[in-house]
This record gives sequence, C-alpha cells and structure tokens, in this order.
Amino acid sequence: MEIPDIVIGRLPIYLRALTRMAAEGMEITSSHEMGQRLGISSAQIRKDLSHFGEFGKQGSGYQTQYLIKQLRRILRVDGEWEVALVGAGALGRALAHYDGFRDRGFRISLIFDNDPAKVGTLLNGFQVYDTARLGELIRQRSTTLAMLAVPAEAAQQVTDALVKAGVRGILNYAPINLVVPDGVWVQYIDPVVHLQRMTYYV
Amino acid sequence: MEIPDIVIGRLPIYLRALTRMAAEGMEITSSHEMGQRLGISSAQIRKDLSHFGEFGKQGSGYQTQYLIKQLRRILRVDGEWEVALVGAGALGRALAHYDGFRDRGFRISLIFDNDPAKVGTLLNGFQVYDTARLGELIRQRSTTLAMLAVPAEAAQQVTDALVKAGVRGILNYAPINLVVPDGVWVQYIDPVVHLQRMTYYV
DNA sequence: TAGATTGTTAATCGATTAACAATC
DNA sequence: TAGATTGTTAATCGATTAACAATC
Repeated sequence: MEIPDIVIGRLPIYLRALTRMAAEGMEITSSHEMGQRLGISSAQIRKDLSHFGEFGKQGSGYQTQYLIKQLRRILRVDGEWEVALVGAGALGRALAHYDGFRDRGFRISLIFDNDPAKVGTLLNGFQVYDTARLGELIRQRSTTLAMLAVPAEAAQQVTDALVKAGVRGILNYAPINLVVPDGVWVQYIDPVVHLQRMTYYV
Repeated sequence: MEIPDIVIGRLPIYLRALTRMAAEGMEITSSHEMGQRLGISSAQIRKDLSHFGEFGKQGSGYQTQYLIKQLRRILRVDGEWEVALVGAGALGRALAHYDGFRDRGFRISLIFDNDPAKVGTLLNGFQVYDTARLGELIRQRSTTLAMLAVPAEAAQQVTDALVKAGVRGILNYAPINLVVPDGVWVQYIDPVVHLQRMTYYV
C-alpha cells in the first residue's frame, strides 16, 4: 500500500519529460515512447503510474496534458510553493535569478545572508534579510521549504534553525550530510559527488 | 563480478563523510559510526567496500586517512580532472567561481559561451571562448568531462558537439534528458526535480 | 475488425540485512 | 583475555521485467 520512495523519485522525471513533449506539440504518448526517451522500460513506467490510478487508454496510450495534470496533482506541485533561500553568495544569487522554478511549482520568496554588506540589498526584487531573523520570518510566513547555499561549516547550524522554524523540506547545496529529525526531508545537490560517479567509468 | 552502479554511487558519499571526519580530527572510524552519520546500515557500508578489497581491521575499524586514499583511488579522483564548462550565465559563473572542486579532484579549465558580449572576457582567470570553438579546443586539450549550464533548448545540440569532440562524462544542469551514445555518461542536476521529490511528503 | 497499448500478475532479478566466524 | 569490529555468507526483502488478458 505504501508507495516506494524510488517510485516517487521517478515521477518528477516523468513530469519533466512529459512537459517537454507537450511543448513539442505531442498530444498523445505511450509508455513505450516515454521509456525510449528516458532509457527506462515501458513496464516500469506503467507500473509506477499504476500506484496512483489508471491514466491511459488501451490501444492509444496517454493524453500528454492529462497525465501532466495528474502528476502535478500527485506530487502536489499544481500550486506554488514558497521557498526560502539561505545564502546569497554566487550560487545563491544564481538560484535567486533562475527563472525555471516558477512554472514548475516553486518560488523563492525569502532570502537570507549573514554578510552585513548583503543584508538590505535587493536580489531579483527580494530583500536580503539577516540570517539572524531566519526563525522569525520563516515562522511568520509559514514557509515549509528551503534551499541551503551556505558553506559546509554553517550548514548544520542553519538547518537546525530552519527545522525549529517549521521547515519540512531542505534542498542542500552544501557538501555535507545533514542531521534532521523525523518528518523533515533533505535532498542533496553536490556537483562533485555527481562528477565522482562518472570518473569511475570514464 | 561486475560492481553495481548503486554501489559506485555511494562511494562519493562515503568519501565526503570520511573527509569531513578527518577534518574533525578523527583518525579511526567504523562502519557503524559512518552508518550513523549517513543513515545507512553498517552492513551495507562493509558490503560495498568489500567489492574492492579489505580496508579495515577487526576490532578497531578503519583508518580514516587510509580509507580516503583508497576511495580516491577507486573512484579515480586521486589526480585532477580538467572539466569544460559550457554556459557562462548566472549558474555557469557560480560554478566557475566555486572553490570546492579543486581539492576533490576537479578543475574547470575551459569555458564556453555563445554570447559575443561574454566571449573574450575572463571568468575566474579563464578566457571565455565562443561555443563555436568547442570541438576544436576540447579535442586539443583532450578534455573528457564537461558541465552543461546552458538553456534546455541548446542542451542536446551542445551535448552532440561535446560527444563528437571526445567528452565521456557530462554533468547536465539543463532540465532535460539527454540522448548520448554508449560509453558516454550523464549525471543530472535539476533543483526542481529534487524539490518535487519532497513536496509529496511534506 | 486488426493492431496497439494499457494495467496487472507472476516470475525473475538484484539489493539489503542479519548473523557470525575470524581476529585484532 | 574480553570486547569490538571486520568481511562474508545466506536469508530476506523489494524492485524490475516479462507476459498477457482486457479493451480501446
């Protein structure tokens, strides 16, 4: 009954591919066609989707737009999540300016940095607040998601503050493992880890 | 005999944790202690390592520095890989300035962009070259790794040029699936995918 | 109708875990 | 020695795939 994490993990990939296909004008697709694009077996795609309902038609396949809509609903990205960004260094600024969040369900709406030279400035139209005010402001706005773009040394401390303020999901760009209580989710992005996963084979 | 991809995928995580532990002054550790930090069972860590040799001592555990050295060797990051960066937008610039590559085995040494206003400028001390010269320069320097920080629309085309020039591993920041021939590896970084993996649970 | 593709079941495959002898 | 931890085997668990009836 419980849906495996690994299945949930693939849904955003399906959603991304379908959105692309829709943009290319494809109104209908099939598990076989999706699998070809993604390097995944068609059986796996059908099995994954079957955890959530029946979205296709025998003989013809899936209506692209309809499946997109369903996946957005399942993943709960049919609305817009407000995301806090901690760290306004080079990476933080790049994230703040990235325009790919908006139409996929997210918006950075609260930015923090502990550098007095940055506090009070605007970043993509948003105030940069002092990290000291993190708890206060996140609680006030009931923000539940955050991105961490601070040095590794500060990451755990900031995480503790985020969790205490009610954040439930953290996208961590710092190259360090975070300790969080049950009920808080962390995803990691570390380019070096990804590069090191390729050098073994190259 | 063949080592599973999923095992290779965990080694960089072990390496990162061990490096952290070493920095904290820990000279010895155990599979149990590592597992606690990473939220992984000690049995899995021992099993993973056993694919490559025997690195520990019964009763005491692993010498941190020795295990780091072995993992670096296994992953082939005991030297320094030259990496090409394609795309000098906000993200590309953040990557070019990131100082966390160097001591983990990588160095961005070749930067491309197709914006005439950027071509010829310096980025972290390196020339920005016209993307039109990508094939020529990558071949000349025998670069085998690349990071892709270009818009989704350009990603496949740039990928084809990279592969043709001899690149064997691509770290793709564009939110799109790439098609590559056998023998070429791709790793994906898409913050939205990671965020969407959490919203289901939050 | 004939061809295609779904959703699902059962079989296969592979990964994780538990347990323990070996031994530091 | 007594306690601790490794490396490995076997058992368990879970994920993927193959196959096909249902049906558009």
